[in-house]
Amino acid sequence: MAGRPVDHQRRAELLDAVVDYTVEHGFSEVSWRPVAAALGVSPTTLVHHFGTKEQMLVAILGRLRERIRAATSDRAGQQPDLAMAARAAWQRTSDPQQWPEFRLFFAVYGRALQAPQQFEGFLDRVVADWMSALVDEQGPDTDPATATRTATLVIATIRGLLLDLLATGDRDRVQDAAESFLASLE
Amino acid sequence: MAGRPVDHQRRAELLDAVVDYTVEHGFSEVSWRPVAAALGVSPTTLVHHFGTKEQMLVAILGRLRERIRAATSDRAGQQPDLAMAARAAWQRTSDPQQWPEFRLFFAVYGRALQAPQQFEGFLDRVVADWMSALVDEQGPDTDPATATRTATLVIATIRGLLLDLLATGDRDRVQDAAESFLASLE
DNA sequence: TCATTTCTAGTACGGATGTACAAAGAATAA
DNA sequence: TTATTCTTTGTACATCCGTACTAGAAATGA
Repeated sequence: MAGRPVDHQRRAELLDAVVDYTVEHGFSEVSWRPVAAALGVSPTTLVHHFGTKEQMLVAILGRLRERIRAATSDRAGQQPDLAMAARAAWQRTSDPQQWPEFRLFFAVYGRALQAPQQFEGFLDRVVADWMSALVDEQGPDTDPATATRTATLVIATIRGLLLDLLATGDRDRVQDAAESFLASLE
Repeated sequence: MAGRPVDHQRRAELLDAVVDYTVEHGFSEVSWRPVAAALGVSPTTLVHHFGTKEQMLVAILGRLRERIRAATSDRAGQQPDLAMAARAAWQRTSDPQQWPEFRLFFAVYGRALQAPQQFEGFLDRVVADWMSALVDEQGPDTDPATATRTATLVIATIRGLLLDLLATGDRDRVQDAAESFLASLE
């Protein structure tokens, strides 16, 4: 038994580059040849590492999820209370440097809504990921029903405001509304 | 000077059928041949009425906008106050019968965020359409800055909750959060 | 009637797409 | 070394795409 070992790191490098391309050019523009050309490799190389195109798209989603989580999760993993956590989350999501990634996020979100079977895991996690963290952040003293209600509202409001921000670019107006909402949590 | 007159009604019929197809099969699945086959016409017929594919997509967006507006706008065109207007808007948007249309709406929204030049008019209007109506609804007595802030928050929250609802289908949880938000407006 | 314009359909062409296949180079274990 | 497996590349094929072109049918005004 022998043979060249599988190069997992190579796949990770390629995937990161592919996600960069997708963030820049759009989710609907992903196809073997243009991506491969941008990366300086042959299309066959991508096929070898990712299998089918659909599997590659799923891999992109997974990596995107990690990136967004890394960019928006709490540094130490915990905040004193929900209001602070929500404020920290908004502060990070409203950073223009993250906008390209969020544009891709919403592009995938919209597409997943019209092709649920293709991106099943995405829709399952898109709310649940944040929900559990935000519920925990409210502590064991908070009524579970209230905690869930508040967490749902925080997720929805932040995402709705982000949608507005990405579409209009009107930072002043959206930030003003965000401040109003965050203040209501305290 | 003579000739067969242009049949605008025919174009409107086709457009409605095309929007039906798009709502059902997804925005990214729109191409001449499958759509034409589903409508029982030749692809050339669609090309004749809509010009290029991009022009057809723009036409779809316009018709979708009319549909959503017709389904969610106030019956008599006015409500006593913002809280009632927001409640009425949420009641109509959370109706499962409208979900397919909203799925398409968010699919286009996400795509427009990654191809702004292609759907320029969409992003310009996607917030402004509701904004003016919601500001007006607060009456002339309300401070303009406050009215804008509140309107921004109403739009963002309703859309964020709708995103959650479409992704998870968890009506109870989302409705509970919506009630909480709507109550805070009174 | 006849000329003119629209509507519909058929055909064809260049290009892009996903993917299968074969071949060559590189890295491991025996 | 040899055998084996992974990596990369080039080629090829069937399919789909948008769209241009042609031609006939239908509907109008002169």
